[in-house]
Amino acid sequence: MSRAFYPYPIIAGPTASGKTALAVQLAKRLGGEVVSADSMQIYAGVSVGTARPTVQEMEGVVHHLQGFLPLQEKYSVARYIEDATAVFAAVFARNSQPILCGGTGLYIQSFMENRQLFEQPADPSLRQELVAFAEKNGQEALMERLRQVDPASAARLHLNDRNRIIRALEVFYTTGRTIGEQDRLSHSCPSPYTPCLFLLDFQDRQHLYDRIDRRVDCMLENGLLEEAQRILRTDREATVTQAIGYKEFDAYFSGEISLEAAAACLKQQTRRYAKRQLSWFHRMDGAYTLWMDGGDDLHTLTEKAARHFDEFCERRGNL
RNA sequence: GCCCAGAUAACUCAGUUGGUAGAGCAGUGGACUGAAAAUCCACGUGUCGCUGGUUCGAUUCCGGCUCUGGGCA
Repeated sequence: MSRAFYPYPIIAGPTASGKTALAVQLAKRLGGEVVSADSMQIYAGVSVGTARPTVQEMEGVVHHLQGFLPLQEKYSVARYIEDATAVFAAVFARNSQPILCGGTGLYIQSFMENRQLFEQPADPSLRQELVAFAEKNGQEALMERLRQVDPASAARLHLNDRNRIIRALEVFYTTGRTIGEQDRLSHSCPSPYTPCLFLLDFQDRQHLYDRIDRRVDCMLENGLLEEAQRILRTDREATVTQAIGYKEFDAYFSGEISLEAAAACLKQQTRRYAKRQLSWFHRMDGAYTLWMDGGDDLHTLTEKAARHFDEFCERRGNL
C-alpha cells in the first residue's frame, strides 16, 4: 500500500542570511512556491523594515503569507498554523512544491509538528489582570499562584519570565488543564507533510554581522524612516510595534539621539536577534547546513540544496 | 609655559584606608508551546598609561615622563 508522501524543504536562518534569494532560486529549480514563516512580514505596510522580498526579488515566484494582515490586527502561532496548513493543501493540490522559508523558529517548528492549537484562545483581559497582580504583589506572588495550580511549570519557568508565567496561568484558568497537558494534546496529530530542513549559517559570525549592517543602511536608503514614522503612530498594543526597525527610531524622532546613533542601535538589536534565531535553529535536529560564507555562489548553493532535497525524497519515499 | 582633573575589560566608568580588581554596556552560549523581530537565563584576567622611588609587597603613596580634557597666560 502506498501512503501519500508530501515532502517539502524548509529554508531557515537568521535575518539577513540570504533566505529570500535561495528560496526563490530553489522554487524556480523545483517548480514551486514560497510559503513565508515570518511573524512580521505577514503585515501589510511594513515591507522595508521587515525586508520583505520585492517584486524583482521574487522573480515571478509566487509568495504566500506575506503582507496580507492589517497593522492593527493581532496574530499568533495558532493562526499561522491554520493559514500555512491551508496554503500547503492548496499548493500540493495543484501539484506544485511548497517551500517554507522564514526566520520565526516558533512558527516553523509548530507547523512542522502540526500542533493542534484551536481550543485555547488568548484572553487579553485575564492577561491584563495578571499583569496588574504582578505589578502590585510582585513576581514571586505571581509565581506562587502558578505553583498552586501547576507546580511542574512553576519549577521549569524562571521567576523573571513574566510572559511565560502569565501564559501558564492563562492556560490553566481558561481550560482547567496545565500547559504541559495542553502540550501533549497538541501533538496528537502528526503532520501529513515531511520537512527537509536547511539551515543557512556562517562559519564566521562577523560575515553575518557585516551583512546586517549593510542591510540596515540599505533600508534607510529605501525609506525606513518614513515607514517607522507611520508604524510608531499605530496602536502600541499591536503586535507589529514589537518589530525591530521602528522602535529604535523613537528617540531619534523625539530629538534625543542622532540618526547615526539610532541606526547603530538598530544594527545592534538586529545582531542580537540573529543570535537568538541561531540559538533556536541550532537545537533543531537533522538540519542540512548551507554555509553562506563558504565561497559558494547562489547557483551552487541552490544546486546543493536541490540535490540534497532529491536524495531526501528518494530515501524517505521508499520507507 | 603654568595650574587643575583624568589615564583601569572592545566602550563608559567604579574601586582597592597598600595584599594584582568589578558594575553597566558590548560580546558569547543557552532557553523557548496561542505576544516569538516577543520574553527570559548564564558567562567578567585586564601589561589597572610608561618609568623610577618608598615598601616584605604598589594599580593604590611619592617623583618624573607621555597622552587626553578643562582653565590661566
